Amino acid sequence: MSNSPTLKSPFLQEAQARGMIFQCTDLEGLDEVMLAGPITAYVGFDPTADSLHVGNALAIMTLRLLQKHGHTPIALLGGGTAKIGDPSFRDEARSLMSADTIAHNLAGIEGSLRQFLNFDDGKCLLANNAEWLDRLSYISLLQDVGVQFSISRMLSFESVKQRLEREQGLTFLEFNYSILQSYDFRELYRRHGAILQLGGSDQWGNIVSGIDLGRRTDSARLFGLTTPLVTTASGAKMGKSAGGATWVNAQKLPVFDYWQFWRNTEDADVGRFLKLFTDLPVDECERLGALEGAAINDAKKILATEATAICHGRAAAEEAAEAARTVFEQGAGVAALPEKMLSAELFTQGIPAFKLFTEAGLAGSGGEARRLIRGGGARLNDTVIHDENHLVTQNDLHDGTLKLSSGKKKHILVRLS
RNA sequence: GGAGGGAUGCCCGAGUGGCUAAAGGGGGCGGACUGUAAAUCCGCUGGCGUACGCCUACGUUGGUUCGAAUCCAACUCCCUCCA
Repeated sequence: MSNSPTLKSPFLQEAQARGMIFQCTDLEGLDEVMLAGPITAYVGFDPTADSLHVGNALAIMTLRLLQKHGHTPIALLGGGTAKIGDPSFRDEARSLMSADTIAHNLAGIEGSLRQFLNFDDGKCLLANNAEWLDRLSYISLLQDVGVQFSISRMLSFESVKQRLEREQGLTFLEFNYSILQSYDFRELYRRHGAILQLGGSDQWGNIVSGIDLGRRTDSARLFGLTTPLVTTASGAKMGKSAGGATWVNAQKLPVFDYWQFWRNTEDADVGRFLKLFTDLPVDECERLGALEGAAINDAKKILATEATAICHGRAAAEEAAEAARTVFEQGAGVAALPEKMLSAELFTQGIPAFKLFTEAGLAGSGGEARRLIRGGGARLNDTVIHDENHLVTQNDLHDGTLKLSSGKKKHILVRLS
């Protein structure tokens, strides 16, 4: 990253103060344009799953920040590009998704976006590139866009170079992804006057290609801004929560677990994450992040509640915070833990403990549940279970519920139906 | 189209006839220590079963053999070089 110039536009000032800016094609130029008036900017989301996850959170936060400063963000769904698959920095081609899967994922991701962004009154636009990409005809695309791309240039991009160097092969299909993303940028420029594309640092090559295309065919002055790849202080890619990806969809990951994900942030990341993933003022984030020792736990709770509120709403976030407080700070609390309904019939004869853990979703298989119990990590109503075949009956219910724990952090309340 | 190389468990990667559910590492999960952190240390890590056990697994399908991830054949896919 170049030495940061003094920025004047409020959006860029804040984005920079929050550590959201990794690279920009022309930071001073963009600053001038954004100072002159509201602009339209976009970020693309490929429907590779039916929900967004924390890995996408930073992109969403940039859209929110745009909205906050009066600019118009566009969330672009990659319904068309999903049929190709972005090869950037990937080792292998993704297997192609069926039309049904794509449609399903698009709906899920749209839902995810609505959790974070206000789409009322055109404050944020939603587009789907299938709308224009599906209609393209090959010859005219080649004539229109193909002539503007240089193969040697495309090959020189780090994102594809790596793939080729690893001798993984790159099909012509995937190779075209970049061209279609470029086409998107120009299309959004034409339709909505979008002049800025934001994205993760892995998108740099694709973004720059789009800017070139717009300049060559439309004499457009377009900009690109990338966000840093967020890793934890100990170097791991951020995003894993108990048992998998940290989904934004409450059906896929309970709010309690989403809150826990943030609560378990490493000390060294607290300040940085507060700035990136909450709306708290920058100096407040820095103050909280500077706390040391056990005191920083308070900052982590604030981070968790604030970040969760942005995703799931303030009330749900407070509820998760309260549930965590009773569970972790008062010991046995049976507060608003994630619940699981199980048939009462399972308990009439008594159900072996390992089976119950599997049914409740705390273990992926019987064997896994057995191992959990053998390892001493399984608890029933806060009592460690040692016998994997221990029969659990209705007598183990308290107030109609039964608390199961896997390790110290994963808890589930079982209710009978 | 031709020549050569490759395909092993979630991932990487050993293994070239029995001792292989398959070394080692990563990741994941549990435990200890802590502050619901990091680092470190320990254990576990195909499925099903109360269990002696059964089933599935080394690209696919056949074959050789008492016995194959390991040998043979065909096929599929990938990579490299040539056309």
